[in-house]
Amino acid sequence: MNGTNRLSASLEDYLEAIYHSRDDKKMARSKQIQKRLGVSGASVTEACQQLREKGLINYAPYEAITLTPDGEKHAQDVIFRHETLKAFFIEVLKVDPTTADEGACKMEHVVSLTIVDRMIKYTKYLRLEKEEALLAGEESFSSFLEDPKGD
Amino acid sequence: MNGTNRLSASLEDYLEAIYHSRDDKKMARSKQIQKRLGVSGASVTEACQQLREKGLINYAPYEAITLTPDGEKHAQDVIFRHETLKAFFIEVLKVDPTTADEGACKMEHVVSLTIVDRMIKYTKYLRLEKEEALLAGEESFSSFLEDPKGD
DNA sequence: CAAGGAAATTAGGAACAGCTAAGTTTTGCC
DNA sequence: GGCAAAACTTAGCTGTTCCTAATTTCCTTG
Repeated sequence: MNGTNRLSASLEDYLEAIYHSRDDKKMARSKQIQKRLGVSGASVTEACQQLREKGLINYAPYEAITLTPDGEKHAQDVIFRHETLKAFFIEVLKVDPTTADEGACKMEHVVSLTIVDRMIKYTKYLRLEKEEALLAGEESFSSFLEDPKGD
Repeated sequence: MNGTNRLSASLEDYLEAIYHSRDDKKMARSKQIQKRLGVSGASVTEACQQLREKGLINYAPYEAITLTPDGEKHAQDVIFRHETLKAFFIEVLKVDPTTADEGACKMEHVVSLTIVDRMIKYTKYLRLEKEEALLAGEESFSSFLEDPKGD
């Protein structure tokens, strides 16, 4: 029945939080999600009910939460977008890790596949160039921040 | 009273639509905004009431809509973010204009100042490098899409 | 094993953002 | 000038996402 539905930004955040809050038995507790997202317990309950309805988590009142195979897949997808954005911001745009992570958190919900794909390719490309530059003994590679025009 | 409030993504979209829908007398009509955003007339009315309360537009029932100085400033700010993102996606990531514009539409509401700033600097830097490469008669500059590693 | 506290849920409410349907105002044309 | 169509607003509803307060369940520990 489910699977055709696109998740809201909010539900993606919950799914991501569940993924990261799991213990060694792959189980997550409401309290952890609550703390991680900075929301009330009532909000966590509500979100879990929705995620369960969509078949993404196993959830029963007062019990631990686990991801279904579908849920795991979706969570990894969101996290992949997050990591791609973050790496791009840090490695290409030279943004500090905290700002990069905050930016990735917001953009991961709206960025398109095409753009994610290009960011991956670009990041890879830059890593390669950097490596080559190092081997060639070059200095101050990719110094776009210094802005030679002064503008 | 107002001015401290941050606008929602939705209200930013309306403000942007108003800006772009204005005629030669700097006036916009509800119908135009409705068409541009693909929403109902009722939604436009509601959004306009909110924007008026925030002091961003001049609005009275059945009359044309104009931007206040504050509204104009905010609209230009959103549009600036949009244009920066779009140019970056096209010029740096080599995304096609349509996808770039769609991506910018969504991200403009969540992108941080720092990231916008770095994108501007990076785009400028690339333009400069490209120019230099042209003068030097180089070919296939910035060919990251070809993926020499084949992945 | 019972009590107390922690964890979680339910109930009820607010803000936001959209819709349809019905009513009002404006306009444009005969 | 008047009337119909278009533009616009109002009223009322839906769905999301969050909250606080009150209650229920679970678990720990004496």
